[in-house]
Amino acid sequence: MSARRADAARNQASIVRAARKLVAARGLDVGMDDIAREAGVAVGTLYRHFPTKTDLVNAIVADHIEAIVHAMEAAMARVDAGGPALPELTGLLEWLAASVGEDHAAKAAATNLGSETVLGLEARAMATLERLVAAAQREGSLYPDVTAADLALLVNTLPGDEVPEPARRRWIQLALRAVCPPRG
Amino acid sequence: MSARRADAARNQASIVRAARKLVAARGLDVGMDDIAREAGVAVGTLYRHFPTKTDLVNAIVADHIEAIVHAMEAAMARVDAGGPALPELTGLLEWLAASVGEDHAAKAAATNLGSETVLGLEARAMATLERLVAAAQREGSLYPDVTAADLALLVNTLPGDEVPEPARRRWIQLALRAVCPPRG
DNA sequence: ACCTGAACACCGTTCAAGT
DNA sequence: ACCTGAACACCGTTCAAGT
Repeated sequence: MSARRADAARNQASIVRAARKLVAARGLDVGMDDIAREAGVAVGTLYRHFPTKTDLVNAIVADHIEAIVHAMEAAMARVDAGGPALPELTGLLEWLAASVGEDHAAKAAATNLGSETVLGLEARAMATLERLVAAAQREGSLYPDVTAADLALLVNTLPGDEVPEPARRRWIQLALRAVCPPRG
Repeated sequence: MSARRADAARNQASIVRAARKLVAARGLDVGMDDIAREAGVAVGTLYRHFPTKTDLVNAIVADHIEAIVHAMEAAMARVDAGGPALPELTGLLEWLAASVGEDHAAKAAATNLGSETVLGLEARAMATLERLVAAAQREGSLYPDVTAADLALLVNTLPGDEVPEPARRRWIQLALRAVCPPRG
């Protein structure tokens, strides 16, 4: 298998790199021609690798979701090793907010977290989130009725760069107040 | 002044009505041709009344903001008459969530609440919100650090119909928990 | 097999011609 | 003054021709 031509592989990588860069900077409505030019290929080539713009965007968004999943699993590993869950949770939220603030694709990724798009990545994300929530609740650092779905919902509605940075910070603070009882 | 031809007035009204209907139902990316057809005019006529699609959408969004301002002022009037502020605030939030859930234009209106778009309507909105917040704080039904800007921020991030209705309800509940101390 | 780029379809916008 | 609808520009997508 994989009798794949070398130029094809190079082109695909180049396309993804170009798309990631332009989408992050200028948003999800960059022209396909622009992406092709930045990648140094013709539009037709772009469409050979990604049959539709949605496919290309999804590929990038999926990458971001994967990064999110990794961050969550790393956090969970530290908790499994005996660390406290609450700082992991707030750290995650803050990291997400920062990404979502400066990268349009990250925002799209966050918005898809709770929904049923993009393969089983979200399943993994939700599974880890559930374990994190359970751990945090054992510590008493989340209200007992707060669920993983609640956290996903909040991540979904994290404001992007349409809201100025200090307001984003404040939003997180409020979100935390909604899920964490005041320190005893 | 106002030597305005009767058909022009009729057409304008018809256009706005058509746009409101289609935008509410199908979102902000309805075609201008579709709106023109629904209004029973040619595209050129549409563009004579609204030089750009943004203008047309803004007109509708501004109407929604006006409705929001009226609801807020009515709530404030009841508080001025001696009523409690907290139920007015939560009622407002719930009403907004319902609108934003079924009307795409309402969602856009809510998203513009804190920002500096669309004339002085938002100034009025913020002024009233500030009075409401002050009243609620005198009752002790909001955390002392919660501001009108916070409430606007939350309204901005109210999830629209991309999130299913029960999740929207839950979101509001969490938002309220972020701003209201538990009942004494 | 894969790449190229001219061509098509769609939608926001314009403008010459009508009344 | 205002309306009409054919025409233009732009962008996502396709496809005949190349290698």
